Amino acid sequence: MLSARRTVEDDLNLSLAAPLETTRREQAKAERRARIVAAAHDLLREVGREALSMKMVAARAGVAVSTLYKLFDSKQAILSMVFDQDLERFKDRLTQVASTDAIERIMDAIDLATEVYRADPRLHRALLWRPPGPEGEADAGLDAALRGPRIQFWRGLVHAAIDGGQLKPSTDAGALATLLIHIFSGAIEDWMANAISLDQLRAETQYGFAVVLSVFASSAIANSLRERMKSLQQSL
Amino acid sequence: MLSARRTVEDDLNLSLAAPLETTRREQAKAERRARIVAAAHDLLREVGREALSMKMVAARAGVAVSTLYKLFDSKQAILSMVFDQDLERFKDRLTQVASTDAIERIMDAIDLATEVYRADPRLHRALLWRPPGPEGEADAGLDAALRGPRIQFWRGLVHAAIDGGQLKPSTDAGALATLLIHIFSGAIEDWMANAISLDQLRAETQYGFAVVLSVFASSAIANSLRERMKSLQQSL
DNA sequence: ACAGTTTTCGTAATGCGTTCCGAAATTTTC
DNA sequence: GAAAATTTCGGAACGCATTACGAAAACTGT
Repeated sequence: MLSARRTVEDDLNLSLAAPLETTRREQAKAERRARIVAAAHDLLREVGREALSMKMVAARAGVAVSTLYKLFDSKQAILSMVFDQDLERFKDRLTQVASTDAIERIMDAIDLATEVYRADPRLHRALLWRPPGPEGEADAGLDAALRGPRIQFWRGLVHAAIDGGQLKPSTDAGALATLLIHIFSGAIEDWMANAISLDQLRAETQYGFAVVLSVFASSAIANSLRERMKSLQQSL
Repeated sequence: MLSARRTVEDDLNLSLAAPLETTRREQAKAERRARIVAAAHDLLREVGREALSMKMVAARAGVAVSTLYKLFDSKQAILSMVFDQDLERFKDRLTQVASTDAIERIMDAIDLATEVYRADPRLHRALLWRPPGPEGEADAGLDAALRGPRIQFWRGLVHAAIDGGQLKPSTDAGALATLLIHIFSGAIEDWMANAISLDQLRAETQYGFAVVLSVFASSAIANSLRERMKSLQQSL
């Protein structure tokens, strides 16, 4: 009747597939959750976010609509799970494509991201779209789950470049990573609004990255970044 | 100082009703439109976007709900009008506060924007929120109305800095303005998600601007920008 | 003042996300 | 296997944005 409230734990268990409780009930629940997320993923690819209704997800996953709300807090919570999966796949792919040079790896990340978006525009348009944040003071755990891994990811790339000597040791990795993310997500915003194409998204982001990185780069690297900057300036 | 009584209706009439028909019918329509936009503006300040319903707007404006849809395409169209008004008021205020130095004026714009947000967080949270863009190829005229003036505005500031000699003549004003906008809107996104405070929003944006502008600045200016950059780095 | 046009009004209807509830099915416990 | 606890199911219900439609009101030209 009154089992402990633990929505946060549930979410954590799901994203990590943690083997906490292996009772039959919990296992079936996890399977349903996985089926729901998979259904949402497939349907997003097929029909996009606008056309995606909870009724459709329920039908595809083979559950009732009310079950969706028993297993997830909201439609957005399901989409966030799809996003998490997609991010993991992205990170895997990047490690396989990564250049040896740390700066090149940062640029590769841009290339890979735009490639991934191109392969499934409807899906990623849906996943990158930001739902309205809560108006109150409370910081949404939902959004934190998106922002956390992202800054972690870019900060890692920046740190690698510092350790590799391409960026000055005095570089503030956190501040730089945040700045890079802002540039990228600002450009993504324009793409999401159909203001620019994917090619423009890549060009504008690489341009911004080249500008910013050139400030923190060791002098030899800085020159090549200025070159890249000038050549990209044409594409804008 | 601002003129004594600059009401919402004045602004709307100023921007919309100039060259068109002055027949009684069109005039009444314009008045209703203005009343609707004013009602939406006030209600956004009072209750925020989440709690704002078309029924509320209609009641406050003294019209029927169906009339809202006769005079505007959608709820978002009304919000866009409120945004336009707000942007005009912002530009007016900026010209009154503006420093003589072009670079300082750019930084002043950040200060003023965050001040304006602070004065009415609910309103500007609602106005800065991006509705889901259309999935099709069509570029939304709605969003273009937002993006157009914005890039125009920043490009103007950048051009002034080039003409004033603070930025190198070789600077690509369009590319730089786009980059600055991306940095700003990327940071705004974080603020809207309650990830950072308004003070952080200002600090992060000024930091990003200082980094980027230092690349294009004449050497004397560049040094002071690096200084500002380093001091801002503490606040992050 | 009158006839014709245009606009508003009120209401019903659609589909959405979300919540609620009782009945049915399933799993756990003994 | 029976009883108890838990979960799903299916449908009703709420408020929302939006559309459709006929009736009423306001404005137009004459």
